[in-house]
Amino acid sequence: MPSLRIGALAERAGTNAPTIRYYEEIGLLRPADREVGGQRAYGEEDVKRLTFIRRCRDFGFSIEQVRSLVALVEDRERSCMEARDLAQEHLAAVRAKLDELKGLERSVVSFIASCDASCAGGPGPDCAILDDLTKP
Amino acid sequence: MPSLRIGALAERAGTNAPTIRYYEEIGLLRPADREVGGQRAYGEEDVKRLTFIRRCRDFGFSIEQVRSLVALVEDRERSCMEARDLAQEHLAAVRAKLDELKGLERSVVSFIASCDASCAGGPGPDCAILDDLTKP
DNA sequence: GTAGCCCTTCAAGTCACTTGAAGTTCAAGA
DNA sequence: TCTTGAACTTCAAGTGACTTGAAGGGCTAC
Repeated sequence: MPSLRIGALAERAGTNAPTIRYYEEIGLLRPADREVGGQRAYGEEDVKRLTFIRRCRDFGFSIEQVRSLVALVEDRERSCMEARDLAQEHLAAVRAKLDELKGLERSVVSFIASCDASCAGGPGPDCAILDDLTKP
Repeated sequence: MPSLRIGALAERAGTNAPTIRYYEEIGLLRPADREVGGQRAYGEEDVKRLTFIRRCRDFGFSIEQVRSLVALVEDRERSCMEARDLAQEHLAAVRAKLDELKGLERSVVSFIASCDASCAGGPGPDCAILDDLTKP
């Protein structure tokens, strides 16, 4: 059975070597087997698990949430619905962030519009917008 | 002239004391004058400046961007359009983040939908979704 | 043998603060 | 005047999720 070194695993799972060592350090990945020279050796199981972790991270799950999800995968006695619930909670957080960011977008757009309207074109010392921002 | 202490300044500007000390430490605020007992003393100028900084931060500008904006405010010889340009760049970043987050929202929604469809209701050991996430 | 890459560990840096510990100063009430 | 308690002081370390750097060891190919 061909064993992978850290760089190969990283490529297969779409991440990088330091991140893998970091995941091992924080206990998200089990400590890797070692080859004679002390280098980490991985197999297909590790590719699966790391791919899972990376996708969860891509989904925006926090490390702690990923830890829960990994536990759910490991322990199949527990309900898949637990994963769903976690995802549901996460969705609420994503949507909150989304709303916040939309508000921010509107603000910045109107900042730019005001700039265009009041300072249009010239390098003048009287910027109404910057003044506004300092008002109480 | 009544001078403010750090807590009062914090309240006036909508932030808090440790943050003000932090801003001073990183050079975003000038070192404060001190009263006899060594406590920081602030005036109206400081309220304006900190308010400006806080609003920029609320707008999602990074500390380094705020540093540039502060410099623009201090040096009125330079164009207000520079501030506009900075804001424009920032808007692009906000929109990129927004798109990313929208994609994420869609993914999580469909994750949940699949969960509902394939594992509906039961605490079973066969979760198609979790399986999917581990595929290469 | 030697070049060049990949690997190892450990430590520190990133961002924008927040939290905690231990001590000092100030304003107000008894 | 004394005391209480809030607000202040400094310095250090913690947060999240890595990234970057230093200093060295191992593997493969020529």
